[in-house]
Amino acid sequence: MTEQKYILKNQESFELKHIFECGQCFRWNENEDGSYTGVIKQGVIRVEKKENEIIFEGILDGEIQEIIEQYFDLKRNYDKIKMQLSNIDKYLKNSIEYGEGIRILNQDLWETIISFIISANNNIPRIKGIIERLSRKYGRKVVWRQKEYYIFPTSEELKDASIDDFRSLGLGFRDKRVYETTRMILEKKVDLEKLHTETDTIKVREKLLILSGVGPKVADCILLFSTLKRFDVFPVDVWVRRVMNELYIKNEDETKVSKNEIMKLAKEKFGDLEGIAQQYLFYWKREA
DNA sequence: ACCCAGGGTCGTC
DNA sequence: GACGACCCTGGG
Repeated sequence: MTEQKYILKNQESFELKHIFECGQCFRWNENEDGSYTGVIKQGVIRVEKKENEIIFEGILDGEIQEIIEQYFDLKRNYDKIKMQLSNIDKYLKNSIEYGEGIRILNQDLWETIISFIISANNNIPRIKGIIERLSRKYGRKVVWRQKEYYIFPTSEELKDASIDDFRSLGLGFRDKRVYETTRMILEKKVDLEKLHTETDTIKVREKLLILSGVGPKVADCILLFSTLKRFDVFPVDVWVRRVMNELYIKNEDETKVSKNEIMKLAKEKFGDLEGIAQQYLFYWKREA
């Protein structure tokens, strides 16, 4: 691991708050000076935005520029995407203005799978706490600037953890799901390497659904927020149901709006960019 | 004190 | 296909 620094200049569509508070990640925390520090597979990174500069520094396995470009999806043209989506209607235009600096991260697939299994019927502070404790107990320790950080444990590092071990970390009823999914991945019942080479989103989704604790919503989050990076999915949770009903469906009782109806509408309206449209709408509804 | 909801999934009917 | 159960925690 080496300490490294990288500066990005004149980068459009990059706001720390928008990126880290739109619900896609759980291991980035704001510092007192407004910068953020996060733990990813390759190490620890601190990000700061100063005028037209974005400064990355940290201790990493691998070359920092390469890691940043991949993780923050820097090769993708978000201006073009936002333009296309803004033309669809005023609601989308408005929510994009609100979260104009969002980028959809390329997070480690294994970590994203376990994190979103933990997210089921849970709230964000608690999800973050569970993931932190899990990493502290089983993950690799990294010390940077006199502070300790813990990398998210690999499947190998969770090999000997029991259901009760997970329960004692506060996972609740998700203990069995994390345990079983870890086994299935270790045994390559679902081969994560192969998922990356499969082109058909429907097929990748089917494979993810085999995993314990992975239903339609969690599968879609994994497809969108991990290195699988599919935008032709539309995770429907309570917030998305709320915002879609409020803007388009206008049912008196939002709980009566079916998930299929929402997903069908999203595909019609947003097409193959529905995943990223979901993030702008989600962020706007939760923050505004 | 009490209730409710939170980026849902699973088992059962 | 619908329906309730499920750990736990923070907020009203």
